[in-house]
Amino acid sequence: MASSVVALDPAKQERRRQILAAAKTVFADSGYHGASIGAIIERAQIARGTFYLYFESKTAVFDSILDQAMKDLRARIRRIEVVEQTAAPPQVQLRAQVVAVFEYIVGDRPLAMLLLSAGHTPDVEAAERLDQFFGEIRDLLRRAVESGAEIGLLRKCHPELVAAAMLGMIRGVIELVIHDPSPPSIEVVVSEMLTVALRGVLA
Amino acid sequence: MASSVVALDPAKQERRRQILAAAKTVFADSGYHGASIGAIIERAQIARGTFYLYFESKTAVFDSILDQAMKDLRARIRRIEVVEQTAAPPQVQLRAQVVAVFEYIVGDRPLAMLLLSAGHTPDVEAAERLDQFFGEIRDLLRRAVESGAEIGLLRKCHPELVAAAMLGMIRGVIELVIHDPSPPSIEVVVSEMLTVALRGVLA
Amino acid sequence: MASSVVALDPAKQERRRQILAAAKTVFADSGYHGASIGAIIERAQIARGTFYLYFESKTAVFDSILDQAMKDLRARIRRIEVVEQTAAPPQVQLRAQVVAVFEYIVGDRPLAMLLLSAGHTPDVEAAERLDQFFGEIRDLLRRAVESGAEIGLLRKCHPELVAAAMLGMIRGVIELVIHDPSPPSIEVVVSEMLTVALRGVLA
Amino acid sequence: MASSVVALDPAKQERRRQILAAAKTVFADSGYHGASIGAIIERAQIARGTFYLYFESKTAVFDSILDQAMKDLRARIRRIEVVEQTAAPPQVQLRAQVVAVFEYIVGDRPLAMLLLSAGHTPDVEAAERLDQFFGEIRDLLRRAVESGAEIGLLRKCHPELVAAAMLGMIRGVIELVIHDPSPPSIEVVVSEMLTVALRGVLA
DNA sequence: CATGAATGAGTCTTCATTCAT
DNA sequence: CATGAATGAAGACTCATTCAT
Repeated sequence: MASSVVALDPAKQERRRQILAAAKTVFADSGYHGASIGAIIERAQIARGTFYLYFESKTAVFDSILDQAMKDLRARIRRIEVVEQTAAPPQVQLRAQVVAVFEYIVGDRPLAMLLLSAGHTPDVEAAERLDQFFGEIRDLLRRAVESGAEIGLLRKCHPELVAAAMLGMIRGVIELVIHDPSPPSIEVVVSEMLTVALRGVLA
Repeated sequence: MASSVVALDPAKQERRRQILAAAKTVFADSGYHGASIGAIIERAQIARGTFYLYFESKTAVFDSILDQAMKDLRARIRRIEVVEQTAAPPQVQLRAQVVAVFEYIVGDRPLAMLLLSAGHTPDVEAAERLDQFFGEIRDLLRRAVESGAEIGLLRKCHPELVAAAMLGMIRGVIELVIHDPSPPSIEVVVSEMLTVALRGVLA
Repeated sequence: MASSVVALDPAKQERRRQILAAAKTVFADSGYHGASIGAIIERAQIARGTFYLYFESKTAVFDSILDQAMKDLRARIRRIEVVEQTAAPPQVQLRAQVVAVFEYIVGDRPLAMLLLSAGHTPDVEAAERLDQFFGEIRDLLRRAVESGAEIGLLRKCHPELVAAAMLGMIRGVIELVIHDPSPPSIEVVVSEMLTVALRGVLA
Repeated sequence: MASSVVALDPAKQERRRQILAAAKTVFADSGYHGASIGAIIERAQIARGTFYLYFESKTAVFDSILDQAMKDLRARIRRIEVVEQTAAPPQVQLRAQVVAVFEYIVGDRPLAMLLLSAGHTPDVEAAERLDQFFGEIRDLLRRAVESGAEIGLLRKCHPELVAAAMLGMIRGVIELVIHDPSPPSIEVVVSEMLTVALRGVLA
């Protein structure tokens, strides 16, 4: 077989990535509205028209960034195995995942700022996309709480509410790490957060 | 009681409140950037120039709204008395305060939406103002955690981090209440949240 | 009774007229697309924003101009009275009308150029408006030819076709008058045109 | 037959024709300004750069189309022979020519639409080019009217004006034929038009 | 010759703010 | 004090044209 049919011109792919990176930074610095195409192309070192060669609109780049981030995050979140004997203990699995997610987000500062900015994106579609994304995570957490309660691992509680609280905690902690000039290490952050969260819900 | 030193013409004060209320709704509906002076003056039923008679700029109204909210919140938060014999038990005091705060925020839907929209407003000034607002609240929480730890009520922890987690939890839960079509009662919300939070940090 | 309720601020009306006049000239000089808002406001001696205070968009001014022109032209075209004894002879009525219409159009050079530019206006709506306008005139002509034939004044012919030819003649002649550096007088123009047209269709 | 002096590479010539055809359709559909190079090369199935290998600019293609049309029209118009005994009667010659011209134009719908769209193209150059095109035709007609008058065939008149009227008539009638969903046959059209025109100017 | 990625000047439109009445 | 007309800086997007491969 010859090389894949969908293999796009690598140079174009590279250009695209370059623009995406510039846009991500600018969006993170200035928010969606504050980010001007001018700022993006300046950072990307390209001409105005070139931008529109790779993205239909300002909204389109923004969406692209969100899509990629959501894909990456999803790839780092897996259902925790509690029954399989061969699997690591649940708390170990959990900790590993949380660390992975945190490292990904905190390692990509622009992305983190973008995600934290959630709430009010100007573009209705993008806002809905973000809402949906966080909704998914909240659902994931809620189901985890529910099954934890079923098997007696976790105390009886209002799963919806607890899930919302957990998600909020995560966001709050990330925000701290992002903004704090000398933030605690990821390890410390995750430990503290898990301690609070687990003590809050364990049976 | 003596009248305030800054007591302005009551008619002016009323006008000001009217504009503030209109602006709060518009900001809540459309975010900082999406809110136009046009929308605000239309809602406030005043002329364009009048707006600038009461506020220096768009940013100024926004700041005013946050200031008022912060003042209102502070008024609902008092140092919890742990030594005084006459005082109610700390947990009761705490619960009463949290309920008061929640009722204030959730009762003012526009304010709640405005605050939730936090993160990144495009306007640098506005974003900083919001950051500062939440920073103040986080400080409040951090000091509470610190003194709780000092008197041995709370476990040893990273106060900054725990405060951030708490603030995040609060935001997450408020978001749920605001957006959920049939949200749990404030009582339930506060109970659950306090349970999680306290178990997470009690010694 | 007080002054009319719909009497708009005369100053605003004047401003509007001023912009309209500037726009008409610019459109005539450069066509719809070639006309830039920049050119219009420069000619009207107003700021960019002011333009949008009086007109929603570039299209809106254009439409306004067309509307006015069509109204003015319609006011100059009346059904010719052939049965009434008191009326002037048909040919005299006809001549008077044609002269009036020509004087109006030729006297407003920008308008003439605009109308001649018909055909391809960029904006679909505007194009349809123009088509409709000329369609009305063609219908008027067709009905005139039809009734002329009925009463035996005009020869038997294909009314649709003849009407189209007449309308074309009018446009062609106007174009000449507009572009010719030293055009014949309106009197001559109308005489010659009516001669050709009448000889072409009289019984 | 000897080969033309300018005989270019036939392949290139073909390419050129292909682009010309595509451009003609696009211009007809969208007007000069509305036609984008993008649309033309898409229709012509060529790359962007290739277009500029065959034409200097957008204006150049437009000019080329008009030039070709003018050449084709001229090829269908010959001086009418009135003295030669062997020639067909003048009216027969005229009718044949007019039919030929009409068939050419109406048979090439894109060209017809392009020409009808005349008047004002936003681009000054293009507008001038169209004006020139019709100016040439008007001259042709004017000279015909002048010589007709000289030999006493036509009545004394203002040749310039009559030529303009004739040209307008032609345009008007073509417009009808092009836009009418069930237009009269070319034969009918030409007959009616010639009747009107000739009665209008014969001595 | 052909290609198509890159360019950047030029458009329309919005909106916070000012100021004469 | 109140008004609202006027302002103009700023931003997103288009498209004819060029040029390295």
